[in-house]
Amino acid sequence: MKYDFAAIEKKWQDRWEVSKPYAAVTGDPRPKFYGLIEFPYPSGAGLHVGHPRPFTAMDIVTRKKRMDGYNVIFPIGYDAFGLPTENYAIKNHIHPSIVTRDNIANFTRQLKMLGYGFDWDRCVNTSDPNYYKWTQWIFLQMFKNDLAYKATIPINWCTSCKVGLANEEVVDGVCERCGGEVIRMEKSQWMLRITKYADRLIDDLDDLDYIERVKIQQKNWIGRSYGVEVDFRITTGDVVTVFTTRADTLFGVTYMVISPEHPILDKWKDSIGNWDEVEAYRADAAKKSDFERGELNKDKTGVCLQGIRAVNPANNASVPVFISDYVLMGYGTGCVMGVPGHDQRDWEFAMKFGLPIIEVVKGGDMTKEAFVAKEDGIMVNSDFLNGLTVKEAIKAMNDYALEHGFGKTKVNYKLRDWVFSRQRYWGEPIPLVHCDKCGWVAIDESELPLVLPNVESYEPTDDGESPLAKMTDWVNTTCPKCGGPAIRETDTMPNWAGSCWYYLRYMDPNNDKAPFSKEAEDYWGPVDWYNGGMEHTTLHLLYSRFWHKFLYDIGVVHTKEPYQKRTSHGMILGRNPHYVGYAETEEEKQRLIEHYGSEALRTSVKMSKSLGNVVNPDDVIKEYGTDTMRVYIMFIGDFEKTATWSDDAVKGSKRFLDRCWNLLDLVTDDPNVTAKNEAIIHKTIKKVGEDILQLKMNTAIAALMTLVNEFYSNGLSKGDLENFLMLLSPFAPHIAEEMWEQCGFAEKHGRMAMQMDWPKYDESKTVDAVKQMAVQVNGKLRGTITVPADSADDVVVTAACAEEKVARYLENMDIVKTIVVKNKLVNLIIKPKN
RNA sequence: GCCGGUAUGGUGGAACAGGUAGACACAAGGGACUUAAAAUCCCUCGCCGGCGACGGCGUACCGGUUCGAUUCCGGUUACCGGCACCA
Repeated sequence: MKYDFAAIEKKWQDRWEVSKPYAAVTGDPRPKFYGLIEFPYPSGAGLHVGHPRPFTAMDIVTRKKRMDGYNVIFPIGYDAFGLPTENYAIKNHIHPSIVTRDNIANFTRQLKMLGYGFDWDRCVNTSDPNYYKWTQWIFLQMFKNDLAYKATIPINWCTSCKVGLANEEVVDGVCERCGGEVIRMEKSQWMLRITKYADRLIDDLDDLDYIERVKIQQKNWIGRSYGVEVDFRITTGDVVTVFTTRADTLFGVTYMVISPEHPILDKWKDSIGNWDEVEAYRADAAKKSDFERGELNKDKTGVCLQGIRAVNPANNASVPVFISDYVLMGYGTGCVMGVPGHDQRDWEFAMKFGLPIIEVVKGGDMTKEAFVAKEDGIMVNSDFLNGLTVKEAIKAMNDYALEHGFGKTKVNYKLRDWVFSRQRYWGEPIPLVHCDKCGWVAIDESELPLVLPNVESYEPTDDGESPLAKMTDWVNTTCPKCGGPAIRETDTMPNWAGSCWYYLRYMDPNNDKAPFSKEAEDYWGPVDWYNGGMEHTTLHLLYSRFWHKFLYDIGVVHTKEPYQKRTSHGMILGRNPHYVGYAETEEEKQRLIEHYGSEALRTSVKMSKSLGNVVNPDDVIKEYGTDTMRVYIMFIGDFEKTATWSDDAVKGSKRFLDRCWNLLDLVTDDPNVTAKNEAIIHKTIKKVGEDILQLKMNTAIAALMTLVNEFYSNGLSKGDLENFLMLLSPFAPHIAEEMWEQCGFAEKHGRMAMQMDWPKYDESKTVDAVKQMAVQVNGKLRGTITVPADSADDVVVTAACAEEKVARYLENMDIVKTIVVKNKLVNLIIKPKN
């Protein structure tokens, strides 16, 4: 009988739909395991082949965990608020909620077709009022705990989406979503004080099992640095504070620079001799975006403030004061001390403006570049610091500054507070009202959810107001505090809001009294293993850790961290149609290189509609079946690395499943494991089990292929096949259950293969009785010998010397040394006889 | 520039507490079965030399440690990812 994957897959999916073998039971006495994958954004394009990679991997892990006796929760949901849906809705004049509903239906169909062991009864949708009621509730708790505040700040404004963006959403100076131009714009925005958690977000990483690059990237993004704030007296009588991590270089200060945005400049207007020049520079700087400033960093610009001097508190030297846009208002104090001898930026600035350069750490050539000294550099020209190492000098100067009252230690972060408002329609309404008398007031919790009203038009407005602002009867309300007239906040939350806590909602998804019950959270929390994309490291992953920590602080969750373990998958790329290697002629090659540049040199690129290299999982499943899709996407390569989709290679996975299926014609009725296959079966049980938990699915599948190949050469019994099917089941559950049933194992055990205990292996049976050992002579392989396992060294050496191919090299030679590596190799070191 | 990562056959990739490099696949070639094709099954498949048994060379490049290095150490190059005037 032929392997009819379409019929088999439909049959089992229909059964599972009814019998729900993946239902997670809160409170079950078995140990729990919470496996999580990042829930998808239900785009109109449907599932992409990129999705099944992490989904299948975690599906396999959770299936293995079930077979290991765990009570598993493996949930799924939809992160359904967001701009693409809104843009699509605007273009096609369909309400975003309808678009979302349809897209979710399509995603659900596709995900079910892939046979994942999701507990569908726990499915969540962030745009459902029953869900975002609690997103709003958490926001209100933050507001009440002073973690949400409104501030007028220059924000990143995407001119195309007409929406403000968080720093994390601006990539290379353009909008992460649409690639549109991002400009700076002053706007009043809701902000969340993530910076208050900066230290904990770094320090608590130590106890987590995250892959190292995720930890490093988060630490770098938060960017903690320890330093000192040093007060400089100004001739105007003011004191200006600078931040430095290198207090040791204070004697090398030859000037000071203030950011052009610094408000103190206005105060000095009358004292500055060249105000016109200063004003012009400031106006110029204001026009540039942060990105443009960064791009132009080659050439330092600035203006010296005439009539103003600063006094270095370490040595009372008077130094000039400049403004320059290389100093950012958003970091530190907005002022820096210039130490051109030991900071490259300062050096370039000093060269440009002819400022003196003082060497305070020995060893560099200040005429060529700044000498950025290491911790063990030796101080010179620095009074009481002379002779100390940089490390010692930093400490000494810190103490000195503290003692003399001109400095105090300070920790700074690159992390900024999170811009939390969006001027768009399709997001959670912010549940606050503004009253002229009472200011910003939270709406009563009994009013939640504050439902997104229907509007005539959800088009973004050019003036930067949310479409909700036009809904006057919704906007105008009464103040919950004083009962007077008030207006609602019309900005909505960013699309990241709903995903900050969705893993908690899965624990108790239908609760209408609370975001989730205490019992459910106590039982299921924290997530044991969370897999997701690297691109979310400084976005979703950081944001949700922040929210979780807040929920911990207010006693809503019992763990400090949401996710115990974090892994990350590589992207699936497509064939690059413009690769030069595909060109037939020289001219064609030239054309490709001219046209596409370095892109033409890559064999694979991100899949995109315009390149026509997008692979739709639907098509693959239709042609080869779900199990083949699952096996291939796991076999494609190292899980953490990018991989290129290959239509040819898919066939190999299909061929493997065909070979599995055809074992049915080969299998004998013997219910026992055969002697011939015993060792390889035990080895494979061990290998596959270990590989799954390390996400080495490619080698696990290779081991299964090897086992099947062995079955073909050795023959196999029902006992052999029974073991094999349990191992195959996490990878290809449909074919495994069908074969399981056809062989009568379902009847025999009264259970499906996926419900069996993971087979046990006997370590003693995974080792072979005889070993093939390599024989080297002077480190070169000369032959192999077969000896009983664990043979004594002298036995091995005797056998090695007797081996014909080896013996040839030993004539007229003395063996001066032998090295034996048990069961692996023997190396004979020889030299000519005297 | 800074911080991570990667480099192995025609291709995807295995192996590394240092111990027979190329598992498992894909592609290619040859054969069997077939009227034929598909499917299936069997064989070959790193490079160079040799009819051959064999020999030499091979894990980006240069060097080191070692009986032995794809694996460890130092240096170089290329590519990928992140950050980037963060004081």
